[in-house]
Formats: sequence, C-alpha cells, structure tokens
Amino acid sequence: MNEKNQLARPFALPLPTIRRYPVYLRCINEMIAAGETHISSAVVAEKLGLDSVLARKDLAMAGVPGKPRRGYPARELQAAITAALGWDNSTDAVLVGVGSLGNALLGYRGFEEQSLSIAAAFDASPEIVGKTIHGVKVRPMGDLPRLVKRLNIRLGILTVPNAAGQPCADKLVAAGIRGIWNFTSVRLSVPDGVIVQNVDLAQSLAVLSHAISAKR
Amino acid sequence: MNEKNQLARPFALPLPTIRRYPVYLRCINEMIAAGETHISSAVVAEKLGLDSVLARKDLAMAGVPGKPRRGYPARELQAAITAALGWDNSTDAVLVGVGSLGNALLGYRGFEEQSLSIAAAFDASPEIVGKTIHGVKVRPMGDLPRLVKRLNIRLGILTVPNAAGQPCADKLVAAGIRGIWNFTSVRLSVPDGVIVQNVDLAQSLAVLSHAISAKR
DNA sequence: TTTATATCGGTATGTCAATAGCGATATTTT
DNA sequence: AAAATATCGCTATTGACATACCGATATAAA
Repeated sequence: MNEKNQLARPFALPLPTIRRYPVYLRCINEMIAAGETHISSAVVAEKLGLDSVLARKDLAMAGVPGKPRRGYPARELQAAITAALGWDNSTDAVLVGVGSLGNALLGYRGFEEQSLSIAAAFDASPEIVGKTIHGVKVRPMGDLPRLVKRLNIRLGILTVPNAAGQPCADKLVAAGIRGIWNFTSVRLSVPDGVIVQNVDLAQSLAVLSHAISAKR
Repeated sequence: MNEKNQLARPFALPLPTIRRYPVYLRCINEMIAAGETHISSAVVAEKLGLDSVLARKDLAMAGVPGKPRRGYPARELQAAITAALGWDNSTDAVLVGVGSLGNALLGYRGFEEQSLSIAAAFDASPEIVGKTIHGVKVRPMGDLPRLVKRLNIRLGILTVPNAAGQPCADKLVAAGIRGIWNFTSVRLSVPDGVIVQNVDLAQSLAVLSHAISAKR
C-alpha cells in the first residue's frame, strides 16, 4: 500500500531524501545568489537546522562528487538536484475542481520555481465553466480527455469535493494521466503505474491537535 | 531533529497512526451512518485499501476492547479516536496572512468535522485589514497578541509569504500560541514546547514530479 | 616541506514502524 | 452440545531510515 518506487531504478533515492530536496534546493539557490561557488553540507545543515550527517548523505546522493574542505560545486549540485526532482523541464498539469482551493492553487505563483504550469482547468459546475481565473479558462469536464491527450499532459491536480474524488480520478486516469496530486480526503484507487500523492489537511492537522490537546 | 512526543505519555501513539486516524474516523462515521453497530478491522482495511494487520493494530491502539467475530463497538471506537485526536472539544485558531491560500482556508468548510474554528484572521496589508472574508473580519497584526491572550487561543495557522514566515511565527509564539500549522516553505525555529506542523506543497510535489520524470 | 584541519565517503549500529505468524476467544452453525 | 470460523491481541521478524563512527583527501597554515 505504501508508495514504492515502482521500477527498480539504477539509483533509487530514498523517499525522505526526495522530500527534503526542495528544501536543500532553496537553500542552495540562496547561497548561489549570495555568490558562493561551493556548497558545504555542514553549512547547509546549520542553515536548515538539520543534522549534519543527514545533509551530507542527502547531498551525496545527488551524485555530484564533492571536494574535501571546499564542499560540492554549487552549480553542478543545483543542476543535479533540480534534475532529480524533474524540475529541469517544464511540466504541464491540469487542475480539476475550481472551488476555493482550486482557485487558490491557480493563483499560486510559487509553482514557477518547480517548473510547474497549470495548462488547463476543469469544473463540473456550469456557473464556473467559461470564466477565466488567474489567466486560466475553466472548461467543462467533457473536454478533459481530448485536451489531456492533445497536450500530452501527465499530471493532474485534484481539488474537487470528496464525493467527486474517485470518479474524477478515474476520468484523469482514463485520459492518460500518470500522476495525481490529490487534495481530497479520499483514498483514491488507481491502476498500477499511476502515482498518487495525497495532501490531506485533516491528516496534517491531526498531528497538531493531538499534540496540543494531549499536553494537558 | 525529528518530531518527538515531548512528554512521555502513558500511551504514546505512533505518529503514523495518528496521521491515519482521520482516515479511519471518516470511514467509521460512514459505517455508523449506514447503521453498523460494530466495526471490524478487516472491513475497514478492505474499504480503505490498507493492510488488515495495520488497521487492526491502529484501531487496537485506541484502547477500546473489541470482540472476536464482531469487531469493535462502533460508538466507543468513534469516541476514542475522536478524543485521541483532540477533536472532541472545539479548538479555536487564528489565521495569519490572508492571501489566496489564507482566503481558501477561511472558506474551507471541512474544518467543522475536526472541531476547528478560525476565530480571527490577521494581515499586515492595510488594503485587506477591515474586510470581512467568509464571515471572519481581518484585523491588523498589532491586535494579535491581545486577542490571542484574551481568547486563550493555542493554535496558529501561518499562510504568509515566505519572507514573513519567521517574524510572524515569533509573534505567534510571543502571544502564547502552542502549535503552528505552517503553510510557508520556511523551516521555522521555535522554542521547545511549541509544535510546528509543516504543509509544504513543494515537498509533496517533489515526490510526484520525481516519479513522473524518472519514469522515462 | 611538513603539519593541521575541514570535509567528503563509506561502513556499522540503533530505532521505529510495517509485516508476518500464532494462540485465544466469542459467535455462529450443525 | 460440539465443531467451525472469524476476529482480536500478542510476540517475533523484517526492512528502511537516521545516527554514529572512522578513514581518506585536498586545502590551508606553519
């Protein structure tokens, strides 16, 4: 049931490492902007408040050889991590469900950093279809299969109400989507080969509210 | 560096279990609504697509004794998990940063399920202060300390731009907040006893885009 | 030129959670 | 009343990741 690397890849990166890469990347970008030519794992760990050994191992997994007493070559490390994340090439995505959350994501500027651009948005409600939100025109659900195929889009962002979660996921899969960024609370069932990444706010909140309430 | 249970509690629940509890809870609620009086771990596992042993262990940790061949008493199990999550009592929170994301969270209905209500919202921009969004009036940052103390609020939701992340977190901590739900990309540094839960979209997206791009 | 030191790179250990296996027990069926 | 069965609850085993340790090496200082 867990997310596994479906294919055994030559250099399988640990999942936690991948999750930390965006954090490192921001730090590295800042250091490059500050004029650094070499990145020391110790400095990165210090800046990010991480264990120094952990940072060293993570950076080492990028595959760029570092030099003792200097660190890793900044540009090469930056490029390697960016490539590992698949952020070196622009990725197009479609967004399904233009409610308040979908609206917010359409307006979110930060995705440029990750080379993600939302190419199209879809909604079932006739009241919303046809409107242009943050520069993206909202289309009817019926247009989804054709458009996904024509633009060869591999990533779907799912921001529909829970009840519509699974049906919409099925439509995305049928259209040829390879990965779903799932903002609903539903555990999606998808065929092998399609990757689902859940962003369940309730799960995140659970940890907080448990800890706070348990405190006394 | 990892989130540890600060105090050794009598029954320390594993963090992954806590994260799964909201998922179980929704499932249990549905089954109760469907008229079930007993909850079998096998059925829950089947419905959620989880391993049956995992579900059994998670449900067992709630502390409610189950009966062979029947399962766990539905109502009691529901109550126990709700209590473990701290969702049995209403929790008030303040939201800092009414941008597009803050806006979306203010309008999100799902929080009622988790007994979370956003009691107040704050923003630094004079253009937004004074407006009422989704029924919540936006106040100036200066009002934060007084209001948090007066309402005895323990949870803060941080939806400001990255640059303002740490300063605003400091203000929340100074006002007496116990937990921060952090939607910025900044690793917050907070004193011991304050819990931070990060919701970094970039980290979540990293797993997806890595997997998709690695596929070929 | 020699010595000191910071940093990398690999190996070993520990910890936590997921999985597997097995016995105990209440309900149902015969 | 006896047998069959589903489910709980406990105890290993496994595996993945974080942590700790130690040697190698290039730079800097003496």
